[in-house]
Amino acid sequence: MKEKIYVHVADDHKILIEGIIAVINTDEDIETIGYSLNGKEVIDWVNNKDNKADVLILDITMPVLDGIEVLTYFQQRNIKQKVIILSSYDDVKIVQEMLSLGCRGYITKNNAGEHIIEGIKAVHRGEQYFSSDLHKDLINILSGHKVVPEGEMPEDKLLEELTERELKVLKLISKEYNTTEIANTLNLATSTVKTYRKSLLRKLKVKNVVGLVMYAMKHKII
Amino acid sequence: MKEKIYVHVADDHKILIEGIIAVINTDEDIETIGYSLNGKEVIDWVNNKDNKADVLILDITMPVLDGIEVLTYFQQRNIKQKVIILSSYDDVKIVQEMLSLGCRGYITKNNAGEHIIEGIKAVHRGEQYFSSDLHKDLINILSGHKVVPEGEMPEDKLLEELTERELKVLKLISKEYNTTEIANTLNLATSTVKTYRKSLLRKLKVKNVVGLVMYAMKHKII
DNA sequence: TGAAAATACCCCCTTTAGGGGGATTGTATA
DNA sequence: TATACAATCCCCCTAAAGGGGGTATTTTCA
Repeated sequence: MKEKIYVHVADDHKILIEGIIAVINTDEDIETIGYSLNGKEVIDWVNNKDNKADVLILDITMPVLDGIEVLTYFQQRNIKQKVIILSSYDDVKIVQEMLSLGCRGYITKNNAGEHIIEGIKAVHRGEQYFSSDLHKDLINILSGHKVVPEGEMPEDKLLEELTERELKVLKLISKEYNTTEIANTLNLATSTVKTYRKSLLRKLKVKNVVGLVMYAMKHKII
Repeated sequence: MKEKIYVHVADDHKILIEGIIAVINTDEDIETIGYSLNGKEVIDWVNNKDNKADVLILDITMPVLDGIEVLTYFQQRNIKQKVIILSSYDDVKIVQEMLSLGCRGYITKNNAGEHIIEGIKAVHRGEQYFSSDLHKDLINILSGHKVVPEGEMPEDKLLEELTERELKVLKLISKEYNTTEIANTLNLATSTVKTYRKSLLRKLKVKNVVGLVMYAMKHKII
């Protein structure tokens, strides 16, 4: 018995979600598992311990938090779920931006009906998937561009999520601040900053500050 | 009286160099200043103190050291001269690679006659310049991609060149090696490695190892 | 041939980073 | 209500980084 692919859908138009779910459920390998009406809900969803979605279908334009902000959050926190952007725009600039933010697929709403199932299966296999009316060469070059850090390593080591404070400290470390300077900037005791440094090293599984900076750059935290 | 633009040409076919020089010299704002027949000569040329070239016309396929290796060398050493690639290939993958290696222009040999003067002036002004028969959108996206680190900051601070040893140490630092590990790897005394670390900090004008790693990543040394 | 630069090593010293604990709040949430 | 976890702080200690000098040899190149 084959493992099902669990999919979560996020769009601010409920009718579109219903349509997507209807299409997805025609395939026996895929099962929808909840939906979100804005970016905030998506983030709450991924932070939910019982969340077992493999793939997220994400609209770009959503209230509260939009798709871009959600992708940024995912990237900074090293969220494992694969994201397919479902967009009304068929514009290279946008595809490019989404890719640089780490999405695995991009499907225009025009093409969603025919291609969404194919897309879900592809990204779940670890591939990238694109469906748009854009020039084929363009898509090839964009998708081959590997701006996505995970794209290079098939099995990225699973890292613990960073807290807000840890992220702030990491950002300041990347600005060549030392512990004392970080403490002054954040109005904390140096001992506190040292604690965060230690938990960063532990969570990101790196040896020293060099590994921290490389993580920060790869994940575009800086 | 306007400052002339000094141009150095590198190609393994002398006849092509002569052709280029003939074309360039028809323009009174541009003056050719020497030529090279392979990549090694180009590197010797840029390391020459009397070298006052502003722009380098560089062929991709050359003996001894090819254009890719020259660009890599330039990038690692933070060489200030702007490079225009003169290529027989009209292939997106190649344009892409050259761009990521920091070239400012790409002109195919087919188009050289009509566009080389325009191209030289453009890159000298700090712009990017492309002339190829490739799809226009493709070129736009590639040129707008800003893989070139210098592209972002108009006036990149001039840094001293790194020596071979310093580069090796920097690469190992970026692999999270500490001084002792680097010393063992390179069969050096730890005191020697410490000396290189200090000169790296001084030459790259950074505060600590974080700045070193960021430099290394931006310049694709790692 | 002679100066400059690269390579390799040394000293002393202070600051910073990191390893390994522990403790206290407050706030979710199961 | 008990548990978990984020956020804040503390201790002790060692290892590593960095700042400031210095010297000797070799290589490069004008």
